[in-house]
Amino acid sequence: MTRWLDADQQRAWRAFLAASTSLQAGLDAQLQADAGMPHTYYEVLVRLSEAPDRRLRMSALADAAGSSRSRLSHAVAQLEARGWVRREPCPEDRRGLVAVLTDEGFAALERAAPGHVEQVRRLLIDRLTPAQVRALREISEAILPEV
Amino acid sequence: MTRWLDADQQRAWRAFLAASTSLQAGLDAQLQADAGMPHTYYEVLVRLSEAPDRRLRMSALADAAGSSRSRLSHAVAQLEARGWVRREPCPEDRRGLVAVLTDEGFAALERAAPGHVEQVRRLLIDRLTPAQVRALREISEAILPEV
DNA sequence: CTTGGAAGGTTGAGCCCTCAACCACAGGGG
DNA sequence: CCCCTGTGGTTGAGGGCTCAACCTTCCAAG
Repeated sequence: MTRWLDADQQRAWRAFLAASTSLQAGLDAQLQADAGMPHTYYEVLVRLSEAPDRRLRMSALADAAGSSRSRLSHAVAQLEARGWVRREPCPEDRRGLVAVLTDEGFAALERAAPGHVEQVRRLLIDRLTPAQVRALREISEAILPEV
Repeated sequence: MTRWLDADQQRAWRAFLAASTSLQAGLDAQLQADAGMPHTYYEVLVRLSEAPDRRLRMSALADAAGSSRSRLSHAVAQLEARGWVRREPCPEDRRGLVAVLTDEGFAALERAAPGHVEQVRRLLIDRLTPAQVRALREISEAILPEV
């Protein structure tokens, strides 16, 4: 009844699982140690920094950062307490809120970025050939939810 | 100074990150909903079930399941409380402990497995061509820590 | 022997996340 | 105009993970 995985699929799946968890762990540890924040918070800051005026509706930010609304809510509360993000009411929808990256938040991101990129290279990019990097992108995009 | 990522690398990295977190989330949600355990616990049961006599030293189990010792310790405590795993002293090293999968634990694993495999197919394997599955394995093995 | 460091494993505090319940507002149909 | 359903966002409880401190046992060097 169940369509089990064959040997190749099994091996690919296990290797992918191991690689992705070890990578996530390595990134989280580095950011936590060097910048005092988890990788998910870093991602929030990055997406905000790339948005026009460094501001984004909470729900748009959640989508951009690949976060649930609830998770983002907790995260932004934390980041706001550090003075890295501010929440403002949204003019055109009174239910909404806009998250704004503060100058302190931008500075914190600038401080954290080099070490993070270095780690991404060490753990991922520098271990792959350019062709593998391309293949990884295609495969990853195929895996991504329906769009 | 910092070697930033170029556009291709950036895109590959972000796609990979998004794919692996969404996959992990999907697996965790399915197992939590259908089997009442997180994916990491499932992995512990799997590795135990594959070991000779369904028993493994704690540290060996931690390595096999890709878990820190501390994490495994907490996990096994939980699994023991459910009656799925038992801890026995290790004959040849009085510091050590051996984790043993109980019959109930094995049964729980058998119940959980089909839904889990189905999910792995839906979210990963069935979205890739056989060639991509092979490529994914090679890439993942290249990413894995030093060996 | 004895001693000192290393390895096996556990523990508890604190943090982050999930899940479900919840409040406030939006906006179209009776 | 008034529901009534859907959307935006928050909250708190509960659970899993990390980190550092800790205890026990091993083992090798003196």
